[in-house]
Amino acid sequence: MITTNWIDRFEGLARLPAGIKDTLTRQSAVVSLPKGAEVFGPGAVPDNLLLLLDGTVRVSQTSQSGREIVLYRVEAGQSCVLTTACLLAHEAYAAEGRAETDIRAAAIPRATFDRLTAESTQFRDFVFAAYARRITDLFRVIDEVAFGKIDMRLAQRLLELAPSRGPLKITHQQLATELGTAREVVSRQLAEFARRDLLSVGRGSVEITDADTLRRIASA
Amino acid sequence: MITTNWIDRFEGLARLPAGIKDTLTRQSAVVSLPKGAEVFGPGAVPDNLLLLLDGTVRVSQTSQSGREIVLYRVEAGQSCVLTTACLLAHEAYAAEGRAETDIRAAAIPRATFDRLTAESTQFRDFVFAAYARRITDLFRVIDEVAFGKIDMRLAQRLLELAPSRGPLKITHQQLATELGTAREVVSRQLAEFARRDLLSVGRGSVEITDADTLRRIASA
DNA sequence: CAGCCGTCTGTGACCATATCACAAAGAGGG
DNA sequence: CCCTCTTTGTGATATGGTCACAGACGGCTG
Repeated sequence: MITTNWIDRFEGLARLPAGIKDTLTRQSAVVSLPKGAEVFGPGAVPDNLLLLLDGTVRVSQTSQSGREIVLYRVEAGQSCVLTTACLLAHEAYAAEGRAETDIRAAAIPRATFDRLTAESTQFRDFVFAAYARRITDLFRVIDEVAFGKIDMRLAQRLLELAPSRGPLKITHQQLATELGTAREVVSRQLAEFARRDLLSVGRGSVEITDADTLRRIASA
Repeated sequence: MITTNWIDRFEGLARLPAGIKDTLTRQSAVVSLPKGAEVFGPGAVPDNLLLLLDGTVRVSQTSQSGREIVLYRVEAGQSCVLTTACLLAHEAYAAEGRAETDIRAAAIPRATFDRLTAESTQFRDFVFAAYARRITDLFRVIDEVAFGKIDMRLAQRLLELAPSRGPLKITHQQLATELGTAREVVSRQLAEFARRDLLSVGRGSVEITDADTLRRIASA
């Protein structure tokens, strides 16, 4: 036990028996990818289960017509089960994962994954919990897209994405992709928010000035 | 080995070793529910994995505002993994499963499920494949809701739901729920289809008369 | 610095869908 | 046959998405 193991960063894994942790450590590799790299997708089918150590991965889907929507993000300390199982078991769907920052992840080969799910109840629980989380994420997306109002959704997303201080660096098009809507819709809604002094916009940046009101809109 | 076992109805399970099949048979119960019964949801959290032997279960989600959308159906020969994992692992989301016909299912208790995922690679694969299928279903729903045109979606759904001959018994409101849209939208679109002689409508029923054209619209 | 170019944003017109408020038309029970 | 409930039809209006551009900004290059 030399290193402060990365395993302990994962809530569901910290209490694994030492033997299992050992297997996990020895049979997995820590990989790095630069910001912007495709983690999985049409061009890169993963054959490892990825446990994200640092950074975030944005998972999105593109329609035939070329419009795109962000489905969810995988943050440090979470695993990328969905995508793995999904892409392994079925024909590749038009979902892709892209590194939103430089990332570091532990890659667990299929064989090891298999062995661990067989040997450890806790590892199994970890995996199933990860599935459950993603599935509820997808449920939420469906609810929002099908029934949510745009002003509410935009306000929500801005609050999520905004750094604790300073402006959020993002284009209207990128915000539109977040919500699966059109750029013009975002531009107009931002203009409306700006008119009400809830935020100020610049080229490629948005700065929230009245987070309270925005929060009220977001939860309406 | 007395009975022609229900296990063999499940593609992914037919080739399980005899011992595992045995466990599965002995430790599971075949349950029946009448048409319309709630299989899971706010009022009924399942603690079994259900393998559907006969009938279909419709899984839908209701928004705060009361609007509802059908997410997918579980058909005979499929399992209900999503819902189980989802509801066990997280706070109950507003998803519910309802028996669309009288149903019969094999109920596998959590403990048995756990033991089987530990002991059998094939059973694990079965479970993961079931997850993958549902997840791609959800991806599809998101794509359709976010980017699909209503005429296309309605045509698709009508073709899916229509019996091989005779009229489809369904109200406009039920069709609206299928698509997560409003009843008026369905009424108007059906009227338009009827005007083009693609189908004829009666109170509580729709009969397709030009499936070819409808198919063309559905895949546009 | 001027001019150029690619990206980003603004805008008006128009279409599709959702919402709201009712009216009217079956269907079934008393 | 009337009453009532469910289902369907319809017009007006609001919201969101599409299309076609125009203009504005930033960076680069001559």
